Amino acid sequence: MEKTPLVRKLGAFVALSDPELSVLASLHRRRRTFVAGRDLVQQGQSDQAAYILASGWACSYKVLEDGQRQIVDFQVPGDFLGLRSVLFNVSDHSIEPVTDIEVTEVHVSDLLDAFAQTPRLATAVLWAASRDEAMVVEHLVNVGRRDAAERMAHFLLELGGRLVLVGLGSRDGYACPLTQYLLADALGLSAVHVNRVLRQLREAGLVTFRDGFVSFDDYDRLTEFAQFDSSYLDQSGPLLR
Amino acid sequence: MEKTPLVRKLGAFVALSDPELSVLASLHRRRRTFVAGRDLVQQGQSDQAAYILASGWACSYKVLEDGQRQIVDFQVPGDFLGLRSVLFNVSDHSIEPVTDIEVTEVHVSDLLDAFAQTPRLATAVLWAASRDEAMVVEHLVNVGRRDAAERMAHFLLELGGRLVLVGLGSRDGYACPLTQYLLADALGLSAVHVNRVLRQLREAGLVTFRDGFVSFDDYDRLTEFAQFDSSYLDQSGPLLR
DNA sequence: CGTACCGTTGACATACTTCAAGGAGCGTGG
DNA sequence: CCACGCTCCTTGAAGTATGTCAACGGTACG
Repeated sequence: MEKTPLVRKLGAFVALSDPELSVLASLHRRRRTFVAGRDLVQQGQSDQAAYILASGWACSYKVLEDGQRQIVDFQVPGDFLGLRSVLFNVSDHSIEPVTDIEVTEVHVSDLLDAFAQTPRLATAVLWAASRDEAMVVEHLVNVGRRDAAERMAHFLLELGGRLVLVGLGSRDGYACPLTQYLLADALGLSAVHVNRVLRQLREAGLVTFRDGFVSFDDYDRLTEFAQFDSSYLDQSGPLLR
Repeated sequence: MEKTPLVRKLGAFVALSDPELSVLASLHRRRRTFVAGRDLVQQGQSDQAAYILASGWACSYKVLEDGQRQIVDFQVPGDFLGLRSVLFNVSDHSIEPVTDIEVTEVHVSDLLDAFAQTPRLATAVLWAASRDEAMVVEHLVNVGRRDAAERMAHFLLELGGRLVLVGLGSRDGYACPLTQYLLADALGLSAVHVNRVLRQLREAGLVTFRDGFVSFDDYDRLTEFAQFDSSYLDQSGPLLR
């Protein structure tokens, strides 16, 4: 059986048996595609489905009344989209595809049925959700306590780490479709300042972000500079056997 | 049967049957107390137990190498302490009692056993964890996109909302044991600026924080000013029957 | 009665924002 | 094929929110 992104993700937390794998497989309903820029889920909308991202990048964000927005996280292949929305019946955030994306749909009711049949799946999903929360926490630290340059460095390193896990990046760098405006909304900076900070990091010989590609010019010094500790990303084998 | 904080919390998400209630009751091991200021869980420590806060206030935080810290969230009675630490076997943050606290201990192994026996419990805990994540997300928005005064206002309102849910606050205000230094670490500000902002809010007739008590002087104007939307806190009855 | 912690305030420094302008790439329609 | 209108990137100058440093007062507690 081919390993879907979801199987790979959950398998990292819980060793899955054959029956569990087949329940998982039955979760995948339709494959769908969405075009870049058009919201997939809107804040306040009540929806029935969550998604697993198969290809492309998306971001989840919240908007304030005055039009500013804060991007909470970016999603890369293998990540959940809108899991929390679905658990709460109503979404507390919006999700926008950054590029054209492909997803597989998962219905809430199927998910809850699967939990009832195979409790270990519920545990696995709880784990996956906890890792997502750990990432949000790290973003909070980032935005609350690091200056713009450290923040940017940390962010680029984290993204790199996540992409390595799904085979889309290395210590040299990775393809990155984000604009400086998106970076600004994620890091709580202005787009202008993002530009300046990127230049600063480039001129310091740490990292270069140009033409849709992030190149780590000096990975170790960058890690040191950003005080980056990847332990919250590591999932060293199944925790539950 | 007396309603423990945990039962009340999870009962808000999932309608619990008698067998489920008794499994829950069996989770509570010992009642313990901790004194203010001495860490209960330390970053990097691997531990075996999570806790439910029965009385007092605590905070979870991360420290950077340079000594700065970011408080991720405060916990008030009824909240989990260290749930994520326990799921990951190793804690990615520290937890410090703000006041002397009373907790009940929950062992991981018991929790996982309970999940296996009663899948709905796992779902309930997943829900509770998701609400916690929603709160962290709201903090991220707060720190990333609101100025100091709005941030403070939003924070005091959220805390008020949470305390109302557990019967410790009202629209008039609430007892609050936090120092200005703690507020600073939570909001990503300096203690000096926290002081200035509190004065500003007080002189504007919005809210007064003095002598361990938060008084809402004009709840509606404050809500408007902070763009506070409490929907992410509301848990309007069990979602799963 | 000192000492430690917390709150308060002023003067000064600075990181980041805002405003403004222009340039490069690119798709679209004349 | 060129002109145009986008979007995104880049850079300068000026403004502002917030941080840092420093000092002092109150209160609790040993």
